[in-house]
Amino acid sequence: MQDVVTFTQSEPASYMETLNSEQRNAVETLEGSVLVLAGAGTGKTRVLTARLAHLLNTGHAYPSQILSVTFTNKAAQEMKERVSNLLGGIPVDGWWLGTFHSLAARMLRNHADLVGLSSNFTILDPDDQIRLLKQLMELNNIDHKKWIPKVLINIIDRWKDRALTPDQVNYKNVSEIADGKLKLLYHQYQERLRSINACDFGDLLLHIITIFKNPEHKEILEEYHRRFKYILVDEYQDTNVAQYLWLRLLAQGSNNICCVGDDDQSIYGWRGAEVGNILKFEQDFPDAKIIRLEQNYRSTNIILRAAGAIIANNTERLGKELWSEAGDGEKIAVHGLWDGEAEARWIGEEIEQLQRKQYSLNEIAVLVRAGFQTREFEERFIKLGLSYKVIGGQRFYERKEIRDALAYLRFVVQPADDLALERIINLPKRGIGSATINTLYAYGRSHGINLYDSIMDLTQTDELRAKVKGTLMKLIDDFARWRSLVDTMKHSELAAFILDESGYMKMWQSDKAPDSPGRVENLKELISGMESYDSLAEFLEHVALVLENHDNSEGEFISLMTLHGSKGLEFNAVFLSGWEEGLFPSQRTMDENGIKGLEEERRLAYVGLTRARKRAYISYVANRRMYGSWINAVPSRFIDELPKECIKSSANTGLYNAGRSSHWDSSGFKPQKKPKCQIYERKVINSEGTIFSRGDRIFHDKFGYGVITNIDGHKLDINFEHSGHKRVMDSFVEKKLS
DNA sequence: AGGTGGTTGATTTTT
DNA sequence: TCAACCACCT
Repeated sequence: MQDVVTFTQSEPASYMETLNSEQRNAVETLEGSVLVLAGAGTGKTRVLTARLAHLLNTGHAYPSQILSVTFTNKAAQEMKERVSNLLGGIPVDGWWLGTFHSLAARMLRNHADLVGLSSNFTILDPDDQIRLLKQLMELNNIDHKKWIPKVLINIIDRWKDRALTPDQVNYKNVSEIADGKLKLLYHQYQERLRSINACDFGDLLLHIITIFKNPEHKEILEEYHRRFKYILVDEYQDTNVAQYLWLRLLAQGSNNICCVGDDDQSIYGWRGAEVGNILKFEQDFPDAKIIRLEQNYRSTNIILRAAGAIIANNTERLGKELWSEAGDGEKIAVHGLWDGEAEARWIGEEIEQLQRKQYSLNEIAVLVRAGFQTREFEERFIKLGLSYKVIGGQRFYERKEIRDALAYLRFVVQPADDLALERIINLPKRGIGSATINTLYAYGRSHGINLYDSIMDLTQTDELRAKVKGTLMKLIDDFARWRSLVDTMKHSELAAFILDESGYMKMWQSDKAPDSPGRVENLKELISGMESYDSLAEFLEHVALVLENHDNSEGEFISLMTLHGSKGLEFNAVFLSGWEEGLFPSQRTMDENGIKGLEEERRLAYVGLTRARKRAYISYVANRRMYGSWINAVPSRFIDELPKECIKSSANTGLYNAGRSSHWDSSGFKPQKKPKCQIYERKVINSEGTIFSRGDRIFHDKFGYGVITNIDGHKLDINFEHSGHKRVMDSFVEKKLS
């Protein structure tokens, strides 16, 4: 291993110079357990990279003796580059730097046999997980209508997040689910995974923890103890219990562990993250030191004070207060509007204003709570000719065509991968339907063999129709041929060859759906992306863990994304839309997780606000269209939590009581009494034989929106917003809201 | 085996 | 509202 590093220590290291005293403290406290509580914008990445550089530079450790864990591949990549730069570009090979999952996978491949796998195991994607569980549910006669596989696999995932094997699951808590068979399903699911030599994401940690904890193999953990002198963890607030256990087991060696995170930015509880990990760091790790980074280098003090005031309402937090030298800056604009369309219009106008003030679109973000909210903004921005990009959304490797192509490659590499074969056995259409597949599976089960072997057997008999038999034999032949090329042919060429010969590429090329050309492009991108890997197997490992949307971020555009997606980013101007009770904070989260859920929503508000450097805008609407019906919305409680002196609020008059005196107080945004959220009932026929009443808001194809001022049978007098007063027949208008 | 209509039910997302 | 999914039909 080429990790001998020699550095001169004559001059003060350059990476130290720009650090403030807390940051410096965080970088220099190398021994023992350290929690660096790094608030938003306090230079966390700078500290992390400086600390790594410092460890190496001062000769405390070789790169191979440091375990650095991040949450995303992007973060890992960034860290690699930045540390490398700080140290003048030394090679990063041999570093244990990566995500929890990639590092766990790396460890597990070395000891896979101890948990009944071979080292070339496949890493399953969530789609495979669901299909596998569904198969098992069918075998167990569990109604997949009543018990949705996706929901059940989610429960199993959460168990894995807590490092619970099937035997450790508390049966009492799940006895009603899936006819009381969920624990059995989990057992069978793990067995099936083993038989197809596969892991899901949770298994990567679960299995390696199982190995570490097994006293019979204690030499394995000891070996890692000897190896790792320092452990460094990023985004500690997002770790789940399994990740925490894994870290603690590894940290028992040197006791030198440094976790960096911000309890106020823990927003992934719903996928297993445990804020408790960071909250009880001091109890979990002996003699832990906590270092707070509170000087913020990003935002104005108005923004920090507002965010601080919101988050102060949480009880579950370690507590810290951010400040900056940037001055007070502008107040936060809080604006109430009639509906989502008006909201998009307002934000569009404000963005145009910013443009006039020389803001680049790249410095502007619109943040939403849920994906469906982006649509109205997209429509508006298109109309205004503002270029924008929806960040996030579907990931590259989640796309159907990519998963299909990967299934081909997976099955080439690993014939035991039933799920991969099943996925593409009839893609393109080969005339192999569910009946044939069921026959094959039934045979496989009764003989305890996998799909591939079942095909090999059954094509030797007359169990299957001659035509089907021929098709299967040809397919198996093809795969055998492709498999024989793995070692001789360049893997990207092989992939292209397979997609071509199988007819898969052609299937999309001749498909006339509007998105097909895009899919062909994606496939080509996949193939060209393969070239940066050394082998097919290595590529597949990375693909399962890494592959992301290639973002071609050329040109200027507004970033449109969810609050979750905005974490870690910053913009000069940030628009926070849809701050309404029920949407944000999300009703569902509050229903399902009570106060804990509400606090997580509040952290989300904190994350959103602290993305802004100079300007923040918050908007809410009185009427939100959701799932086809209208909701009478009420401003979010988070708006009430903003300090008055930090905001400039305004609202279009009459939001909550069209035409009449408003219930709004002098500050202009807060209704004194909050009506409960309710779904608007649409068809109530009144005594006059029309479904409309006076004061109803309606929409007319030609005249647009208006309010009914009088009714005469089926004739309506309407005051249109843009077209003035008109009399129209009720059959031509659409009721919008009460 | 493959196409079609009717029902359902719907956050947030990384690995 | 709308898309995805499944049962049913051809």
